[in-house]
Amino acid sequence: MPRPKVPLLSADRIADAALELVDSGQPFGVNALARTLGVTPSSLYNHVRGRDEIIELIRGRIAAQYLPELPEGAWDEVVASTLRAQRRMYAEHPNAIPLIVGKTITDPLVIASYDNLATGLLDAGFPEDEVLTVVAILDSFALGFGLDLASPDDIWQPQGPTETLGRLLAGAERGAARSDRAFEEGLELLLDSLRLRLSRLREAD
Amino acid sequence: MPRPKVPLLSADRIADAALELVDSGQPFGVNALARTLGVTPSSLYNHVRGRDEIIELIRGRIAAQYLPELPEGAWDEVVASTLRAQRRMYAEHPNAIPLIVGKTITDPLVIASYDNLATGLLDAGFPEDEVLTVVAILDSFALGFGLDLASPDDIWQPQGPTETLGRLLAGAERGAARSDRAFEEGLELLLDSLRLRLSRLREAD
DNA sequence: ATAATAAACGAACACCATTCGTTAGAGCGG
DNA sequence: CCGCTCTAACGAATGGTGTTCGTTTATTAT
Repeated sequence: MPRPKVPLLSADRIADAALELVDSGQPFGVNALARTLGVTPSSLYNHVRGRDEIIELIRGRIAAQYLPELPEGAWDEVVASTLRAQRRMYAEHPNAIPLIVGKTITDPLVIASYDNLATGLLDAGFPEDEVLTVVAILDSFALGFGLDLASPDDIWQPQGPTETLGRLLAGAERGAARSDRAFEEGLELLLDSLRLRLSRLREAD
Repeated sequence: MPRPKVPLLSADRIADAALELVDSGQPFGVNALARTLGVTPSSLYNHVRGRDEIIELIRGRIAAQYLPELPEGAWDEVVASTLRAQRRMYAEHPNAIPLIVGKTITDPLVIASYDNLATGLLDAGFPEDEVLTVVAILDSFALGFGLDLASPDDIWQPQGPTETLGRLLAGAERGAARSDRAFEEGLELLLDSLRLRLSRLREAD
């Protein structure tokens, strides 16, 4: 088929189909993507530089869905809702995580989200030279839980006898439920500590 | 070449070469691994089930290096040294992280490490139905920072102007130094919170 | 001595992402 | 309206991946 009257493809359509493919659980790949679009793999290269660019499109698509407006209010609420938004994002697109993780973030929406977080912490009274550290901590935290979510149901699979772990695993929640609980409790732990630190900083003044 | 007098391969030799290949920075692959061993890819399958098993061997090799003996003592010291060991492990084998992350853990040494952590928390007084959650939190924390370490130097790369982030990034430490600092401070935050929670639990008795 | 096992090889398979040359419709300038 | 260029598809080919299979032969066990 030569050039059709109405273009079959566009960056937008590719992005949509890519996210759909990823969310469907099937392994992501350029060929598979082309198949779902009813098109030859090579046709995609007329609209997109390659695999990596498609992945970056996926990140943008997801970000636009979950970070459309920036949270405001008390600093700890900004932290909580930013992290929860990220969490929801990861939770509802777990298969995208291994694809987008570990790549430099340039997407303006995502950057704005971190910027908002940093501003909130700074305004709350965290010292200038610590804010970025805290942001990094929160980011790693969210990232770790994102991956936790993308991991198989059984992260630990003891082959032999254990002292404690095996017994606890037997009676524990699993999958998303367990991950959700851990996330919420972890978030609480971090916020508690940050509040404590902030109040100490204020005393020192 | 038919069966040689002295076997060229063994699971051990494969594991060594695999870790070496990964640490060298070259992309890991079965074929590349066979090449460095001076052997045909298919030969590996006499000793190893496949790619995934090789990766699991890598995890074991690293673990054996960093978790040879289990930390004992006060629960918070167990937590700290377990996480620091994991941290060192990730830090010195950053290229292994994307490979081993998100795969079910079966390696006995790694399992034992988590088991030891769980036992320590349980003995300290954390309730039975919370220990696993705490372990998961600590694990996600370590994981997140591991990935942080494996990520490119500039995680955030604002393209436009920002309110706070750009300015902070300009004056901040970068790379491993920044990641190390964030890890230590994050660990402290978590431990502070956990200590607080524990003391509250003890009051309730 | 004979049989079974072990450990290598090479060939083949089914993918994968990507590149290149080809084709034909679309839109424009003359 | 002819002809040129651009566009967007295709098909074929490339060099990679992980894996399977059959073959060969040395070692080990019976």
